[in-house]
Amino acid sequence: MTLPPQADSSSADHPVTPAGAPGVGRVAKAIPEATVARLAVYLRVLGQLAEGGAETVSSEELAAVSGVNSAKLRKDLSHIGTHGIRGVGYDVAVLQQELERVLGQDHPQAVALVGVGNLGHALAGYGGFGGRGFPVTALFDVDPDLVGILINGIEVRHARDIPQACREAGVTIGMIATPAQAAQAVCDQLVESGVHAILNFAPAVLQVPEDVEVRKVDLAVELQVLAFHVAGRGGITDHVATPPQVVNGRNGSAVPAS
Amino acid sequence: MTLPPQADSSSADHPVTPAGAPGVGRVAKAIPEATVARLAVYLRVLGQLAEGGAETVSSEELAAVSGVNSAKLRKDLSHIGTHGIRGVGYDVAVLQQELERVLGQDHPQAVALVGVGNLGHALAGYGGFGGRGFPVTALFDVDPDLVGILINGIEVRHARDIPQACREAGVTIGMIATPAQAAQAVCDQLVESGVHAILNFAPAVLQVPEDVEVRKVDLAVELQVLAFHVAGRGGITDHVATPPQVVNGRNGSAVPAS
DNA sequence: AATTGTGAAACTTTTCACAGCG
DNA sequence: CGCTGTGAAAAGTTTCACAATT
Repeated sequence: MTLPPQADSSSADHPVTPAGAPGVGRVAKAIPEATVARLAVYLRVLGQLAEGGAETVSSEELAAVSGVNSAKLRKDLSHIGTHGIRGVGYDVAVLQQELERVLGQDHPQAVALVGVGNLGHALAGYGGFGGRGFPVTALFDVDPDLVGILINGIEVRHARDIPQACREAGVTIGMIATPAQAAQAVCDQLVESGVHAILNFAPAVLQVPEDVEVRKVDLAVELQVLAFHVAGRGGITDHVATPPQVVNGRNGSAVPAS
Repeated sequence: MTLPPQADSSSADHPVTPAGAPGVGRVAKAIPEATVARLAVYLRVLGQLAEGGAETVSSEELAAVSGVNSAKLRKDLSHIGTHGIRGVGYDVAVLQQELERVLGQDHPQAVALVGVGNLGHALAGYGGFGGRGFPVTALFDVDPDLVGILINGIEVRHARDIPQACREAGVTIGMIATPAQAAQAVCDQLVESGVHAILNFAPAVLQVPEDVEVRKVDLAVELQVLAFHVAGRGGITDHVATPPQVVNGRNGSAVPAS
């Protein structure tokens, strides 16, 4: 009965105002939230294709590799005023650039991470963040055993320095990997520091002003959703045992892990 | 041009067959995917409320603390045939139990984790997974430096043992925290082991048979979505006033840090 | 001939608003 | 009276299917 009410603008909420749009009389239609997340996937896949030497790609191909259907992909790309070539497909390099621009990835965003315990430490050490372009430039914690240590060459500072350090480093995105009960206070400090985008790993719903975007990664919820599916199938698994069906031909690959 | 096509049943895909439903006549209405994820949140919040000594809670209260609006919460609960008391609210303990049952949390699910590198190590070390009920009972990797070590008292085994070890341990949920290029092979092995639910942290789209549920957590995508908002907001914060109320959103549990 | 871009249809999810119950 | 449960409307998202374009 004492828990604070909370708001958040995570996952699928409000539509989104367009990015680059330089012109004047711009009222360009917003890009749907669901689309934005997929654009990021397309961008990653395009990178892989480019590495493989592809110069063009059809919506059919790109969609297949991205795990969506081609109509959806084309609709998604139509939101960014795309420049595919009918009868041919998309120029990989051009599309890549276009997506980077729209996603605001042409300028790297400085990221601050608060909470370098178990998970936070891993996140801090996870250099590059898959797609790169998101340098973690500031680390914070309150644990005296952690404050002062270096992770990936970055010193962990005390959380009380968040506002000052974030402003100095020009941080635009904050990640919260603290225990739940500390999350709101940390969030408030990040907001105070001028951060408008927060990725929250703590199992807590954050309350933020409406111009701050929060996304959350909630491992327990993910597992529970999976458990739901397991339970739902539980007694009914009898069908189609588990044939060694691997639909696509090529596959294999050694398995590095670290 | 050599990348395999992929399908994925992650986020919001097929509707879902009901859980506990013991009766004969099956076919009860499916619970919407979006709802399932929120039920997990409500369950966590109820736990906090129960700890705080609350015996009943209104949809308004529970919704506020969960970061959603009350109509949505009531609609969500209506899918599980709820038993609120008009004029009063919900009995906290009853609702908790009901949610646990529906989410299949009354029996804990054994979880296997493949890839105990940077991120995987943190996941393995995080005992309890927020909501608990998801014991990590098997760890795998291919790195000789990692195979054989103990994490939280569990020995890391070679990935080649996945099928055997998973069957022995009765694993029902697999987590993949390997590099992208290893993910599909690992996934295939998990599926072969009879695992029907997979949480994928690798930046790759997994191809699975349709009776396997995959959810993915993609940190790079999350950051890119946030970067999009940072880039887009700059000049255009044309919001629609500030409603006197909690907006909505979602939340979840995740991983503590220190 | 192949493939994009897109209106319109289908479907899903959210919100509204209120009847009905305790 | 206060609050739940829900039908119906609205909003958002996906899919279809085809005319337009290279």
